[in-house]
Amino acid sequence: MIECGVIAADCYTENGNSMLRDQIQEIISGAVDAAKSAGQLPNIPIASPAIERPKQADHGDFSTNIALITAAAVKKETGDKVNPRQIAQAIVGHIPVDGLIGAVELAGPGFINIRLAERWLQHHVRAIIDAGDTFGNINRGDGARWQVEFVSANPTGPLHYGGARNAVLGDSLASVLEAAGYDVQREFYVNDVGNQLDLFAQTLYARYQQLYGQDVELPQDGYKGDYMIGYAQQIQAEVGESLLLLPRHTVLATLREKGLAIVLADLADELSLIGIRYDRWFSEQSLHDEGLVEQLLADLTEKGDIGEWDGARWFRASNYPKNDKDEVVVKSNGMPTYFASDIAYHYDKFVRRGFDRVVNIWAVDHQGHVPRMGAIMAALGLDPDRLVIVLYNLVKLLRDGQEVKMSKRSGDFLTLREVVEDVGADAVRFMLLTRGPESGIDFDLALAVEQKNENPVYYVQMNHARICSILLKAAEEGLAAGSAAQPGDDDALALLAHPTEFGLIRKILEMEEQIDFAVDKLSPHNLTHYAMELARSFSVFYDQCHVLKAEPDELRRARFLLCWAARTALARVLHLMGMSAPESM
RNA sequence: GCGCCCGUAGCUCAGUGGAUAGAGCAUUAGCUUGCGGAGCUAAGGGUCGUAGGUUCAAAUCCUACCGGGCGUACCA
Repeated sequence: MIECGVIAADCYTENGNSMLRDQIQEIISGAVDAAKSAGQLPNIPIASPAIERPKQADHGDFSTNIALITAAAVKKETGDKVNPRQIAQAIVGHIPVDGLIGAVELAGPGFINIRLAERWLQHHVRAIIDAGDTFGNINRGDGARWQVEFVSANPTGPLHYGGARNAVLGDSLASVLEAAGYDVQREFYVNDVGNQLDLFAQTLYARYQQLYGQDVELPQDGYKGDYMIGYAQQIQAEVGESLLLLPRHTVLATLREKGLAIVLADLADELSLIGIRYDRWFSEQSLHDEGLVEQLLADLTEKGDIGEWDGARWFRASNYPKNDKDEVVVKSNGMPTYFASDIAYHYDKFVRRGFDRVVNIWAVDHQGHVPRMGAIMAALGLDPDRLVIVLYNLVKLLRDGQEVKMSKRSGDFLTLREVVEDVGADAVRFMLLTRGPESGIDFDLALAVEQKNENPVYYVQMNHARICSILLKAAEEGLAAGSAAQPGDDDALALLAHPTEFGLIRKILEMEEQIDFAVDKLSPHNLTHYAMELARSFSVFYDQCHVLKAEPDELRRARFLLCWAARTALARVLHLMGMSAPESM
């Protein structure tokens, strides 16, 4: 569902530190080279090894299958059968145990397990605190300019709950990309062209007339939701009855414009309820107004990509890979299609604005449009890989176990605003973010309200608040200096020794890998699981290790710093997911 | 028909070709007179839809089938 070849070309941060996992990888590579030089390994090319996080704690912090891969490569190259454990032994002998690495073990069929040095873990608490709200950032993107276009719902009414999933996905993905070093722009494409908006204006007109007691019916297929009455009232408040006497076409033009402004304000307001704001709202109409659509159609016609038959103008998409049919760009009635705008829109994104990559978040019912987007890219002479479509599955609304079809036109739909009012913004975001995009969601509002206190987001936030409470109390009682480095801190941190203390530090250190993983998948849903694990790691530590009453003073200081680090990490992951990190609740 | 996606614990879902498949909720049994119990510990619960194949190694990759969702417009 995601066509994308994102490659971590460069994971180094400005100060020269790379991701922990990459540091391990470099050490392994170094050991392999050394083993080759010493004649202990045959000098054949070896695919880059996987550096993994073992599922079981007693397998260490990292493990690598390089010996298993190498054995297979040797067999393929020379026909000789080699014992992977022998190869592993040769490599292990060249892995330096100092600084970062505390222990190296050979295990199972030939895995090499690596344990981080306790001393390194203890002292890394300081680095976590100092990173603050940039903790976990990686430099994978190296400043590449990416755009995430999401929601882009028809501007004809409030956002329904399915659109909320799009919003949460897009916004959190954008945040994660920023954390991974990309320069990200959030964009909402406003479809202010076409007959949906005409119908919207006509409905608005009818509602407006009804406010003055006129017996007018809504247009057929018009927008039947009550919210249209509210919009009409806003118009009424602004212009009074002045529109009643004007000719119909004038009124419709006015209502189109004023109605659009009202809807966009409504959408922006609604999205702000879950903490989302856009860098740009891009008007489809503007592409027509400035003649870009027309110009590109002319260019593509000259190039032979557009032809005319059956009374319409067609884009020869079938000339491009993965496309088996052509697409209409200008209908036989002379009206350009949405697809024609898309050509201009993507030209604007890539050629004019120069985004290195654009990610569009689409509901899965638009999947049929994916191939032709590739054809647009190719026709414009652009690398299709620069456009990535993330498809997410639909949210099915249930009432009393029965499916309710959501439709703006029928007026029977649950809005984001309603859900946020009943369930809460953070809980809504968490719920929508927990699952992968390809997973379908059945949503029952009554059930969600009933279960809102069981939402794991409160567990995460409660642990954040709990830490804040400890830190506050420590300050009040004068038990610890602030988070700034103190002379004795190094010795103090070296006192951290309890398994739950190390467990917490280790869990916090996974942050950068979680961010990297979310970028790999172009989906941040792993962060919800990570946030729960992080909260649990703290909770377990809290249960086992007293902070304020810890003796001696140095240990209390060390645990105070560890709490600060945990708070830093919890706040960071909550913010990446677009949720609040409350100091009390 | 063809194309894409999904099928994992009672329910909702994670799971990067690796070692003993996990979490939340629910259930059961303990703990808690300690910095926030919205907590902690433990237990039960699985033919990873089915059948083949590739591999030293498959929930993961390939093929077929079964079941479900979506798509297949001069709509967006």
